[in-house]
Amino acid sequence: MAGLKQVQRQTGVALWRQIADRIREAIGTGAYDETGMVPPETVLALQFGVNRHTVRSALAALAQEGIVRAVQGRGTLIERKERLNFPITRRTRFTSGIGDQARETRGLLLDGATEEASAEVARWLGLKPGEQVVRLETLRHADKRPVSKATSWFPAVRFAGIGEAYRKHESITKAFAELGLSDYVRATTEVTAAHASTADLADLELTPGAILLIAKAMNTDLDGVPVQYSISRFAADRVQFTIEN
Amino acid sequence: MAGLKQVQRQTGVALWRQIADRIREAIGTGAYDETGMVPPETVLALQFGVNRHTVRSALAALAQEGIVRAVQGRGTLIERKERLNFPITRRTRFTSGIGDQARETRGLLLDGATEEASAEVARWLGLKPGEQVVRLETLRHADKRPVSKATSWFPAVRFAGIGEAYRKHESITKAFAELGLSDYVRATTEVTAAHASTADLADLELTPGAILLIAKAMNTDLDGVPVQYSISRFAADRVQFTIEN
DNA sequence: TATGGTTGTCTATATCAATAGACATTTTAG
DNA sequence: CTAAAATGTCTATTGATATAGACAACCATA
Repeated sequence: MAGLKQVQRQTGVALWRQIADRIREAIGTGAYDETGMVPPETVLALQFGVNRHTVRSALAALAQEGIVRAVQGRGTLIERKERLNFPITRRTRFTSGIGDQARETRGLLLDGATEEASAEVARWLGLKPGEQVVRLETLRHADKRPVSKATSWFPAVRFAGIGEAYRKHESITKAFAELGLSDYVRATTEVTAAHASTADLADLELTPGAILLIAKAMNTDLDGVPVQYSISRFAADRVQFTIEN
Repeated sequence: MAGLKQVQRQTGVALWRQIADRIREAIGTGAYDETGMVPPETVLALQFGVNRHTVRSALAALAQEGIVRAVQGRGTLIERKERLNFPITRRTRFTSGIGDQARETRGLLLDGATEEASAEVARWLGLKPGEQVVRLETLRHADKRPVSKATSWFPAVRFAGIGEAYRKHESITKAFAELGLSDYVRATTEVTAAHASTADLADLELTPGAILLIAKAMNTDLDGVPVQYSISRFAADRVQFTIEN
């Protein structure tokens, strides 16, 4: 067991953070479900081959995140354990995709503006660079926990009022409907992973070193005309994608 | 500019590593393509709000990875810049997916064994827990650079000799063909992201703190019978997934 | 060839990360 | 009540991380 979950030294990532990441992941995969507790500090120290104080630093970080709670004399209890599944299909929608796994979902509009399309955005939306697009920054919650942060672009000519509509309905699907688009489909999704930027860390309530799953997606209407290009960032320890073919 | 790429202190992730990660990503997205060089150390230090020596530590790490090369008096040149695209479709195959983006692809068999199916493996392959499965550990290269490491399970009754066949052909598709399975399709793919384990770091030639894109995939034959369950780990800074719907 | 811009090297100092050991405090089980 | 097991707290020491400043070495170019 000692060699299984080893950590590396002198790599710029503190041991306590590597250990915290591994324990968080183990909790997420249900490794400690039998007891509902993390193994004792001395056992973890032995497993990871580090000093008990180093393990304590890791557990303190997890306690700060609200994932575990230490009780003197008893042990360290697991408080929260969640990994949502986000299906990616031709009919991908955030609310219905996550909705059946959470009691409450919310969509917050952080920022909205009309601006000129960058080369990348123009290419995805089939516009000329410089044409007007509406950009929305949105933050989506499931059961009061932030799940993803997204930047979306829409052709301004067709969807001028989408910012206000999103603020009202807290849903892209409903905002589209209000603007006369009753249905749309997911055309392409590109998935990458990266470290979170400072702004995303704060909004998603993550700690530095945390990982994001990034989905660049393009939706079209039923005629195949692009209606939305978006870059969504998901907290990787709270979400997984499922692609059904 | 100073605020855009900020880094965070006292988080268990050394500043030099955060900066190295950001520069590596910026190189990958083509931010410095105009000059083919990274900005001067003093400029980077100003942008990130750190001392020049800290930037030097970051650049030294990237030089170690072979991504940049510093030339005294001139600047720091970008040596290598790659991000492969891996399409996920009903007909997903590694070699043909990556093949058109690399001159040479290779598949190395690291380990192979026949063993009893765990609960997870049995569930995916439609077997009873404890039934025999063949497990293969494979490492896949594109142009001499390791791209992904995969653990695959196959029903042992049907694919007893697949280890030897893979070693010969360096391709799952060809190994299947030799064992009488001429075609197969991708049924389900689950995508997550996580920090790499020590063993994966070494095999994929990554530095700790590096991120993996993880695809759990299940392939079936044309009758819908599961033939393969695999967990593939990709170096996130070298690969992106594309899902076409 | 002189100058400005760039990377390379050195010294010094303060803080964070990790180890080590000892002992206190609390809970659970016997 | 007692003992074992677990977390909490304290002191001390070492090495890694980060800052600061000064100057050397090298390159391109005017």
